[in-house]
Formats: sequence, structure tokens, C-alpha cells
Amino acid sequence: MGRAPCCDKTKVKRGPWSPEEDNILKNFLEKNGTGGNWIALPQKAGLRRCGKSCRLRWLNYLRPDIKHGGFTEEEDNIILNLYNQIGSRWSVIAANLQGRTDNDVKNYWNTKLKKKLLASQNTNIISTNNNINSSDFNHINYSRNYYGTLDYSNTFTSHMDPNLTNYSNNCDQYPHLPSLVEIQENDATIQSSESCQILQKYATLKGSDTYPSTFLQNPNNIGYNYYDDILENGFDFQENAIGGANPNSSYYNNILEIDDQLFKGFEN
DNA sequence: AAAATACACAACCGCATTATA
DNA sequence: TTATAATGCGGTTGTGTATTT
Repeated sequence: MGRAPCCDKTKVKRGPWSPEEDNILKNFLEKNGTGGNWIALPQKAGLRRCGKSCRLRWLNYLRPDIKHGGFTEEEDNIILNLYNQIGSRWSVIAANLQGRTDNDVKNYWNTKLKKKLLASQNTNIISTNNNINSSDFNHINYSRNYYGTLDYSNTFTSHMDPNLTNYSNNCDQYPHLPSLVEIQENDATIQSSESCQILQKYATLKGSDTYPSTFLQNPNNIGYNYYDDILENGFDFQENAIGGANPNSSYYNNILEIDDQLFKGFEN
């Protein structure tokens, strides 16, 4: 049993776009916008294409502010730096490059930049200001389920349980992360626990340079400060919207990583 | 010159996430 | 709060072109 397809593939055209199709889509979007619904758009515009295909064609190719090819040395460095820090989150990397799409950056990485990096490593001439070494390069984060702090300092990170093969909740294997409130209310056993010490360490950093000021729900929703809330009240991923409303969501199984250690939050 | 191979990048697929009712 | 639909994302494949054999 696979997922239901988004459109009837026997009725839509696939493969490369013709200049005529490009014109129809471009004219329609410039006149009407998306109308907030890509799925319904092709019919309105008179295109025999899947809505997802239209969206992709517009975002990756037809949009007026897009640059193609000719990546500069500066862009190379930005991509290398960000890849080193956050891995293959192409949309985040592309957002840091004016006029570049995630698809473009991904293709560029896979066909050129990866080789360039390996070649420079082999000849030992890698630029020192990239701060890249081979072990960093191989690091694995948890792909799209990884959310970092604004400065990607990796001190305080929420991500999906790496041991999950499906989305049943098995995060019980990780120790509970107490809140400061809980710590104050409880006995010496909790207060001497390792997780408590870690939490208090960050509490004492408050206001200092190393204290992450912003904890992100996702890279495109900047500005929500979870940090204080998590310290004070605990890591409640549902209520903090790190979890969503849907208990089947992978968010529901989120665990929190602090100082390379994994903890589960509390549920309510 | 033709076939085989490599390369670049456009496009698709399916699932995670988000929005909405 | 929950179910469902829409969107976003990253891995992968497909297709046209360039280069090598």
C-alpha cells in the first residue's frame, strides 16, 4: 500500500517543460499569483501538468529573481561553511545565497563543489577560514528532523530519535530532562543527577555570550524563544509547538540533545 | 564517425511538516 | 483535539549534451 498520488499521472504531461508551457505558467502567475493553491492552479491556467510540477518549475526556474550557474568563490565558501555546520539542508543554505534555489545548490554541490572540496583536501590547500576538516565533513545530523540554534552552536538541539525506524514512541529509553521548577521542588537525588547539572549549567550561562538567544521551531520561523521556557518549565515538545497537534507526527517523538546527551521531554 | 561514458541540471517521488477545517 | 489536504524538502532519477574511446 503506497501513498495516494497527488494527481492522475495518466492525465498530466511529464518531463521537460516546453517554452509554450513556460509562457502559460509565467503569464498566469504574474497575473493571478498562485491563489494559495498549487494543486488547483494547472487547471485554472490551462496546463496539463501536476500542481507540484508547476510549483517546482516556477520556484526553480521561472521566478524572475533567479540566478543560474556561475557560482562565485564567496558563494562556494558560504556553501562549504554551512554544509559543514548543518549538513544537507539545502533550503537553509540556499536562503543564504541571493537568487539561488535549493535545487541549484544541491546540484552544484553534488556535481562540482564536493569534488572541489575533496581535491583541495587531497592537495592540502583547503582554506583555513572555512574551518573544515575531514571528520567534520563526515558528520551526520539527523537530516530534516534536526533543528539547531540560530548560531548553529549545537549546544541545545532538538531532533528526532535516531533509533526510530517508524514513528512509534520509544523515547522512554532516554532519561527525563527536569525543569528548573522541578529541580527546586524535588529532593537531592534529582538535584545531583547529571541531567540536572547540565540544565543548571545553561541556566547559569543566561545573559552571557554563550547563551543561545533563540531556539528555532524551524529555520524559516525565526524569533521564537524556547530557551527560557525549556529551562524554566521543561522540554514539553507538544505544548512548545516543537511537537505539532498530530500525535503521529515525528515531532511527537522528539528528544532533546544537550552537550551530546539525549533526553526525553515530558508529555501531558 | 559511431558508440560508450561522463557530466550537468531539470524534474520527479514520496514522506515530513504545516495549515486548515 | 484530530483528521485531512496542501506544501516543502531532500534524495533520486531522467534527459540532453559534451567528451572520450
